[in-house]
Amino acid sequence: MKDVAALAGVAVKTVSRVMNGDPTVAPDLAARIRDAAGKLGYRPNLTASSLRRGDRRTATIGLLLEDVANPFCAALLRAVEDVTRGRRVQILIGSLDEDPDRERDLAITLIDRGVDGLVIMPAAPDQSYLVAERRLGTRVVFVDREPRFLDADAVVSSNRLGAVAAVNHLCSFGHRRIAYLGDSPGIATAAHRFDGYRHALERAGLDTDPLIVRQGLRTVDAAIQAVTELLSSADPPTALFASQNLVTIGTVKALRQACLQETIALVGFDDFPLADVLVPGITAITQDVAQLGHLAAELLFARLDGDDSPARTHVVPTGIITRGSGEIRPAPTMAVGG
Amino acid sequence: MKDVAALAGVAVKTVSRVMNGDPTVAPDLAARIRDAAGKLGYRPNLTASSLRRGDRRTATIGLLLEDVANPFCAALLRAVEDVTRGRRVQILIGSLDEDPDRERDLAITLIDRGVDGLVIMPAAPDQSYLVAERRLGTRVVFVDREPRFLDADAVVSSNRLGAVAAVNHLCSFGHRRIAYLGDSPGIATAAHRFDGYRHALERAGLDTDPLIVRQGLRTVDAAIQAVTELLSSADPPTALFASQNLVTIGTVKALRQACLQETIALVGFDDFPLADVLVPGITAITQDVAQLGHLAAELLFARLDGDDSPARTHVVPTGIITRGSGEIRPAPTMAVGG
DNA sequence: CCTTGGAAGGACATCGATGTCTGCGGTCCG
DNA sequence: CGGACCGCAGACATCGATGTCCTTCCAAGG
Repeated sequence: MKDVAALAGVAVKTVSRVMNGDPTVAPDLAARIRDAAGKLGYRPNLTASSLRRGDRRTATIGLLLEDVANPFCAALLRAVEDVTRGRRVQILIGSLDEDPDRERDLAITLIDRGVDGLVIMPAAPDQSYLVAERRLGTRVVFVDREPRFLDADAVVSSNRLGAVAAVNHLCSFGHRRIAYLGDSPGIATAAHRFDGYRHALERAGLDTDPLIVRQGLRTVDAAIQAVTELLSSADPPTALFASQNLVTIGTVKALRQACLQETIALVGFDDFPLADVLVPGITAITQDVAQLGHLAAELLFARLDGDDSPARTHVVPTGIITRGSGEIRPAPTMAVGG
Repeated sequence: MKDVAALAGVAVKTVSRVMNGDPTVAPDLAARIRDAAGKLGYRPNLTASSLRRGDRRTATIGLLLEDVANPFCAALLRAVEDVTRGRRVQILIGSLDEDPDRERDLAITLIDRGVDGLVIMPAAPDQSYLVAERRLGTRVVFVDREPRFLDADAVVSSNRLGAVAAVNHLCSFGHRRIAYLGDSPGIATAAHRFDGYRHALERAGLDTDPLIVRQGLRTVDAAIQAVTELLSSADPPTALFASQNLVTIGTVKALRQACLQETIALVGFDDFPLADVLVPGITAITQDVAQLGHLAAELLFARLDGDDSPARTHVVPTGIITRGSGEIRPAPTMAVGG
């Protein structure tokens, strides 16, 4: 900038004025300065600028997801990006891999780097570490899962109702022995879905049988193994409720290995690509991922723009797409008539 | 920092020394300062720090991909992240959507924000706009596609050889009429794959029939339509080579709609989740995405660490997984015996 | 002709942290 | 016993840009 000023024969301040579109600079002078800047390939240093400006805005937000390679997270990232793009805001991204320490580390690191705000899919059981940060001005919005021990905005799917819908759907096709396959109940989302499962069973006058409940499934392979075990147990279920996309995929694979994909009903929570091309198609409880990401980002920007109304949790409704796997009726021979 | 210094009764410079682990500070003084910092909740301002430090290192890199929601890109992002994590470097992410202007805009924006380097899956037909930037110190590595009009490192799959392998595979099962379905030849990757397709046909003594070549397919729906048209044409192909994952998925859907999935052979370039669960399983030319991302990131860091050897293009070999769809033989009735 | 006012541009301090240089007190050696 | 040297800490300048305040200059009015 100094060089530009020298070449144009003016003071640095004047160059600064031109760069910021200050109208008090005479047009011809401004042109001369712009010319000099072009000749020297001058480019303003945003770091220095944001340091001097009081506002501390860096036009950057942080986005912490469970694993960016997971299709659900990738879609979420994309939805957030679509919002930030319009505001010329950039995204710093990080995967947490369900590691609480990593959540904390990354959140603090990003805040230290001066992000204006954070969108977090939390992995830790406790977000109180953010209390101090928020007081210092960083805005935080949670997505997919609500925060704990922190009063902040969140955008989540109607996990409980979605699970209830899944179970009701299976019940309506005559199932009375429905297994639950899901992630660790330590994850809020999984807990809500399990809660919905139990609640729906109860409303249908059925008991929750711990023998056909498998939690803590985190990978496709873990799901395959759990389902395989269930299928070969003494009193196997006639229907399966898989409460997460990777678990659903593992379940599909296990059913095929056992050639039971036309015999045992399956409803998965969260849709995935090609679910419609499989035979039978996979009936799924769908989340509006784009809406989740969109809302989370908009909410964050609203906060950054000064909205200081009380924190809220926004619930995005789930839907259901029937494709065949969820409409299989229990085999007559299975009906022992308990 | 000033406040910390005041509370500890020392000069700011001494606080700075302690924060940077300078061993020349007496241990008890250091402890007192750390204590004061803790009490005040002091957190160093990395922005100011990187401004003052000569090196201009922000420990941030930019990653520009076609679309972060695409599984290929998401996997690439994850692979890059796995490398940066070990170095405590953060990633600024952006989707280009095959828009040349957007590539340029985002690249410049990120450089202005002071990223140390960029990993780019280029969308533009010309990267010469980066010449000046590189002279100013920004390191750039390209992934998946080579840059044009810029001498820089790149990491790509063996696209041409992969396509050759796909066609050879189909030929070895007796196919002589193999359709090509792919993205716009303006995209380097697509061009190489098409080139491999033509080359392999030629080696097999076959002509490239423009009637069964469909390029410019960018979405699943476009692929579905193209395949549907091909299948109902006067002289339909007996085998299909889909040169990109979204195109492959569209092709699978179109074949199923026509109930020809057991009749027409299909080999897809780039594997995708559930390709093994479909019936028949989809035979795929596989890319080592993790390796692509890993190498690109390592290469970038090598450059940042001072490696100034001549720019190279690293080629990551492709593989093939046979699952059924690529091993279907042409229907005897189709063999007109040309 | 002097005053006044507003427009235009410059000098200086400042954001937060760190490189450089200096100064102080003490130790070690000849 | 004096000087060289070292460990330690502070004053000051600096990174690049901008907020604040001030000066200059010119035109219009009295």
